[in-house]
Amino acid sequence: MKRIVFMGTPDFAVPILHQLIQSDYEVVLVVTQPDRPKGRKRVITPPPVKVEAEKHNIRVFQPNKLSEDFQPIIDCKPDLIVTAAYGQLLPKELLKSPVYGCINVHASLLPQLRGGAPIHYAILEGKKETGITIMYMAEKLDAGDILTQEKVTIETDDHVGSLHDKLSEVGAKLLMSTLPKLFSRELTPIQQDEERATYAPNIHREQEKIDWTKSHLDVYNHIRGLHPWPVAFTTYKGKNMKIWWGIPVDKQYEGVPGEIVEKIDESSFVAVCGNQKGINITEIQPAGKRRMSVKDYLLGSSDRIEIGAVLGE
RNA sequence: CGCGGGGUGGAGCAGUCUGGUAGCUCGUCGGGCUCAUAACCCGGAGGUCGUAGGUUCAAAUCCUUCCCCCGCAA
Repeated sequence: MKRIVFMGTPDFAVPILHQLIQSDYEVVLVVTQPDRPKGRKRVITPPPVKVEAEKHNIRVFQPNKLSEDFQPIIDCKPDLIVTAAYGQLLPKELLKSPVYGCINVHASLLPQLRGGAPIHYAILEGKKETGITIMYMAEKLDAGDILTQEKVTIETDDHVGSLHDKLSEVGAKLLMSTLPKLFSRELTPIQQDEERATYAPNIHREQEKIDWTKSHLDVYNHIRGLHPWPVAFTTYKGKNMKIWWGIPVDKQYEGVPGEIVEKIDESSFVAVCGNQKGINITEIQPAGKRRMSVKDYLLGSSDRIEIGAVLGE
């Protein structure tokens, strides 16, 4: 039975680990990021992968700095290391230690969207499809030779949450079909075309703010590309307002970017984008309040949303 | 002790500064109107006003304790 060390951290990696555990391979060790303070209260929380591993009584290893603390992994004498959104680069000594090498399950069609937020960027950039790539790991981030890929269509109403779930599932399945071929040496690794490489670095706060001068489709991609985490935001009357959901409206409007031009059935409102078309906003979260539908928001008092006010100012 | 907003019938809010036993919009239940309706009309149910204590003749409202939710920061 092949001995596998699995390295991963967030929810994305959980179904992948789960499949491995159910398979005929032996998961001898799970490596994940250390428990970290989470949320406002800074409660120390174990990463999802750790929770899953402990459920199956698999040994967990959580080095602070993998680059200095990886001997326990080598001591496991793994035949293969599988990573999925682990969060740290693997040092060279580790990369070359398993007989069958180290492979990674990455949520994009490499060489496109290398980096930590490939799912977000696939939607932010308005792509029609993305996918899963399983590849050997190289010292450089997400740059190793490709073993297998599977495409996933991005529907027009997909958001990061829905796409994340699809990709996670596809990743788990693709890994299962890839492993036998890998171990039997049937696969021919294909080098990545560096010329075509694009990047998907982690999202920063300032990127989350909506730029109303962009087209309505870009703004829509922005909203769904950050939904349900970390969520797009703008400002309304000087206060932050998260925009949880909205859909593009293919109509011409008069107004400056961000201007609120109409309410629809007291349950949503339309803001103008840079191309004079609109976004119909249906779900928001005012600063200090919970997430709520615009319909509920307006029940408080119908002039809470004022026609002519401008978002983002 | 990081900064700030907030906890009022099922939902979203007003009322708090200037104490005097609770209001609005929606939902819900029943009835009416209608060919019909998510529309309209009439009526009803539903709240120890987050918790504990204090001041007062009287507290949602003033003072203090604690709990919880959220925005920012980290």
